[in-house]
Formats: sequence, C-alpha cells, structure tokens
Amino acid sequence: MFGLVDANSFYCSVEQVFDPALRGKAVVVGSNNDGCAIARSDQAKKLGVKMGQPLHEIPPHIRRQLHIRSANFGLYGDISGRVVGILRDLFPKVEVYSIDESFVEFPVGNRMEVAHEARSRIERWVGIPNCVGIGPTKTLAKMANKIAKAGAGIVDLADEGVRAAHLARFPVEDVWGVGRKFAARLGAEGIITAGDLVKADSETLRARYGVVLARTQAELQGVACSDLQEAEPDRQQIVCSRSFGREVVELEDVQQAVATFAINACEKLRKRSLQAGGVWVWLNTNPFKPDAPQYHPSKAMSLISASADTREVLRMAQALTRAMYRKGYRYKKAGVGLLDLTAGDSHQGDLFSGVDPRSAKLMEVLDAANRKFGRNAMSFASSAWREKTKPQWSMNQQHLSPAYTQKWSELLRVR
DNA sequence: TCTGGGGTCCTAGGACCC
DNA sequence: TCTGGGGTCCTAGGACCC
Repeated sequence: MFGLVDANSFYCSVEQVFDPALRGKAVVVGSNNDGCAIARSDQAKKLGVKMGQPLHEIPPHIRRQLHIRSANFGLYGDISGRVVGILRDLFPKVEVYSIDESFVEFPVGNRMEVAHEARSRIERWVGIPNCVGIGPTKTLAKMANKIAKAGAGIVDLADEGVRAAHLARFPVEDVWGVGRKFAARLGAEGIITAGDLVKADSETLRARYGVVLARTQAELQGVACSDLQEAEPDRQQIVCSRSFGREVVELEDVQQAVATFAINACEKLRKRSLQAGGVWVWLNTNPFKPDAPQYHPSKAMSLISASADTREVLRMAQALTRAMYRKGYRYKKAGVGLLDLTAGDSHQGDLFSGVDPRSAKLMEVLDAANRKFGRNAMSFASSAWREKTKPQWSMNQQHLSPAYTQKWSELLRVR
C-alpha cells in the first residue's frame, strides 16, 4: 500500500516556522525577482491569490493584507531534509518525489496509526503541517492526499467502496497526470470526474491521449503501474537559468550572468559525481514587452570529451554567448544547460589531448573550499564575483528571509 | 517599475543505414 | 497498373509534474 505525505503550503509553512508572527496570516512566497506567487498560505488563498499569479496584478487593497517573502530555496531544502529524515525512521521505503512530498510504502499493520504518527511527528518536530493520502497505487495515494487536504488530514482509499464514492466526485483535472490541456479535451468528451475516466474505453483513451494517460487510468482502477523509486535516477541534464532583475544590454553583463549560471551548474554536476558531454546556452529578451525587438537565440555544442571542469564549461559557454549576442537587444533572461551527462568514473579519452589529471584535483579543492568557507568563497573572475557593485542582472529579492539554518551570522535570535 | 525555475516522458517526422 | 522493408538515431514540440 502506498502513501503520499505532502506538506501544506510548504514554503509558507517554513517561513512561519521561523517567524511566528506570520502564523495565521496571509503569507505569499514569491518567485525569483518577486515576480509570481509560488506558495500561498490558506489565508492568502482565501483572499484570492492564485498559484503563479504575477504579484503586480494583485489589486492594492488585497496586496496590503499580504505578507510577502522572497523565495529562500536553501532554507526550504534544508527543512525538507528534516521531514524526509522522519519518514525514513517510520517507513521501510521512501521515495522523495519533490521538495515537499514523498511517497512511502506502508508496512503491514495498522495504517491509520502509522500515518497519524508520521503526520504528528512532522508537525511537532519540524513544525510543518502536512497531510497523508493512502491507496493501492501512487495515483490513488495522490488523490487521497488531495482529499485529505480538505480537512480530514488522513484519507485511506484502500477500500473499494470508499474509493468508488470518492472517484465519482473527484474532478478529472485534479487527477495526477491530467493537466489543463487533457482536462479540457476530456471534458469535451463528457469525462468530467475521475470515475468517468476509470470507466472510459482503454483502447480509445490510449489512441487519443497516449500511453501515459492510459497508465493513469489503470492506476485509478487500482492496477499499480509505477513502483517506489528509492534511488534517485541519474540526471539527464542539469540546468541553471534566471530572469534578470533588470534588462541588460551589454555583452559583458550577459557574459557575467552566463558565467555565474555555468559555475552553478558545474557545482551541481560534481555534487552528483557526473560529467557533461555538452553545453547549451540560451538568451531571451523580455517576452512581456511584445513591442520591443525580440530575440531568443539558443546554441549547444559538444565538449571534445566529457568533463566536470568548470573552466572547460566556462570557455564553451562564453564562446557560445559571444556567437549569439547581438547588439541592440534588451536581454531579460539567460540559461546554461549541461547535456549528455554520464557517471564521473567512466571516461571516453580524447585521442589527441588526453585528460589533465590535475583538473579533478583542482575542482575538488574548489568545492572543498566553498563547503568550508561558504558558497562562492572561491570562484571565477568571469562571473564578476566579489565586485563591489551588484551586477546589473542580479535578482530582486526585497523580502528575503535569513538563511536561518545555513549561516552562523543569520541564526535566529531568541530573546 | 513589476510576469519563476527545473525537470521528465512520449510522439512524429526526417535523415540515414543495410 | 504502379512505389521494398525494416531498422536506428536525432530533433522539435507537446504534454505533464513540482
């Protein structure tokens, strides 16, 4: 039997853990640059703030009632780890599905009891309110969790009679695997609830919507098509991209942003002991200004041999950027992707140049220094790191909470 | 003034191979 | 009356997830 444990309004709940004055208030966490709402507390939802809604579209009289925080992903990741730790103590198998939800396997025995224990430990020990959904497939556990969010806290759909009653009432667009596009098409065919989807003809569904939705249907029927994935599969690509706080015009500024993203991406790459076979860079002007000249170039290139050396990736990223940059555009966003990832211990040699044995050592020293002395204690000049003035493109984060759990200097003070 | 970031999988079509 | 058959690999686009 599968369970899904999902934190309520996770990012907002984390902010409320460290700032009790926010509890019971309408809290909204904004995306990078404080652009959109990416999490809302119940009170903020009641005020009508929608997921992904641009904050500047919220009417002023509503906005005045909101407590806005800038996204503090380092903090959220840290708290997420503590929640997962509790789950690993209680369940034989745990699949960390996202930063705020995990699938678990229920051992034989009293499920309600274990679910209750998990739920209350997370709430008491970490301070994060959460719900538990239980079902014979992951899709049904997801559905159970959604139903639990309405108030019950824990919902078990193992019983077929109970399940049928819920399926008949559950909107098809809320089913895991049914997005906006599919929901609209299904609706036009008269498939409105999860129960309708269960009863639909499988062959027709497969032909019209593909195997993914056919699998979702099977899962809703109680046939498990997806098992717990305890070990995280190796990444296929690693991407780092940001919208700029301001539009940027000069090549040098664009290059600095791209360099910063490349450095970040390489750090993630080495953390997973992977190496990249290719590098991909793209630039974007501001799509929300359709009257301004638009340009969104994208270019990828293979490295001569797979590498995890930031210097090599930087060289390539800079060359790609130089090749794509055109004067006269106002750039708003850029990104760097690392492609064709392979395990760090396998290596396809290069016939002509060979591998510099000092490269791995140098990267080790770099990473160790940054672990010990803090992020970016040591970096690359091309990112304009350590410049006195903030770079042109840096993010707006006007409402950033402290790194309570990651920096000694920002530790919470209790009077 | 202000509009997120990071992923996955599937499918269709084209190029190319024998 | 009439065009071979069976593959692979790559790319772009579309759907989905958080």
